[in-house]
Amino acid sequence: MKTKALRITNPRLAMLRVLSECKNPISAEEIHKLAGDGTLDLVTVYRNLDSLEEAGVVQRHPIERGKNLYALVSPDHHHHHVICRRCGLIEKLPGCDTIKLEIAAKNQGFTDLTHIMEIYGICPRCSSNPSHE
Amino acid sequence: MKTKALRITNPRLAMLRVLSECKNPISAEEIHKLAGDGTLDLVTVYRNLDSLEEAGVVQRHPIERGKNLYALVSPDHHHHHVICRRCGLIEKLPGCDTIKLEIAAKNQGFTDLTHIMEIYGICPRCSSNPSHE
DNA sequence: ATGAGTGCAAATAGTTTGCAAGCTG
DNA sequence: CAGCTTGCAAACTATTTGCACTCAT
Repeated sequence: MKTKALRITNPRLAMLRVLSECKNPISAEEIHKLAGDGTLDLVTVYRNLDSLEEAGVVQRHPIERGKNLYALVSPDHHHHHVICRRCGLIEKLPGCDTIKLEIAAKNQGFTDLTHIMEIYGICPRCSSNPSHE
Repeated sequence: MKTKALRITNPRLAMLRVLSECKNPISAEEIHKLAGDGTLDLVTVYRNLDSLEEAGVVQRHPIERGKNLYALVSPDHHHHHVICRRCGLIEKLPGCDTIKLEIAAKNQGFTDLTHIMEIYGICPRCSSNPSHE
């Protein structure tokens, strides 16, 4: 799992444990809270999220302005999510369609392609419940 | 252009002018700088980006951690971009493939769908130039 | 032993909120 | 005139940086 010259350390193991236990993307803050045996620093979480993202182990999901969630890259199949604009509910979507666009990007000479993508909407519960929080 | 009960004010006109002159997405800060005849406040830019995004006039493009760029929604065709991870170069990509995913989301009961998506890579110039800044 | 990784403290960057005053419809 | 908008000041949140120390290799 750590094939990219990344050292195996307690903070990293803790983070990966937390990430592997969450089926939905979570924030750095949450990782810190959950993995935190008290000694793990939030700064370390951020730094490791960087390295792990670069190593292709985690995937970043930008949500609302200035926030990001992280999740392990699904070993089997890459996917994305729908996020409810009102209540924040996150659901998985099957597969990913971006191949065409990546090919277009490759044709423009870009290499080493990755992408981020999120779909937003109003979830069933929220749309049936007119309370506009 | 402002069909959604949004008032026509100088700040908004200035912002729309700037946005319409930029073919690539730009940041709130840049809009502020460019539209700023000195009186326009950055806060107003943010507030109007919110209203305009909600009104469907502008589109938000989340890039690196915690940053967002904005662009007018192309009246003709919706599209996305490739962004060079190294130098930040942004290029347009033709069209958008997300329909399948949006259908999947709709099937899960979500309504009012929108999405964000960006592709990252290394641009031709950067990959031929090994200086790893 | 040596440098990647960590914790702590402090700094940034981007964005949001409260409130009184201004301007649009 | 009423209420959407704005400016200003200040608060926040998420993230980054510097530095000395530690631990994996």
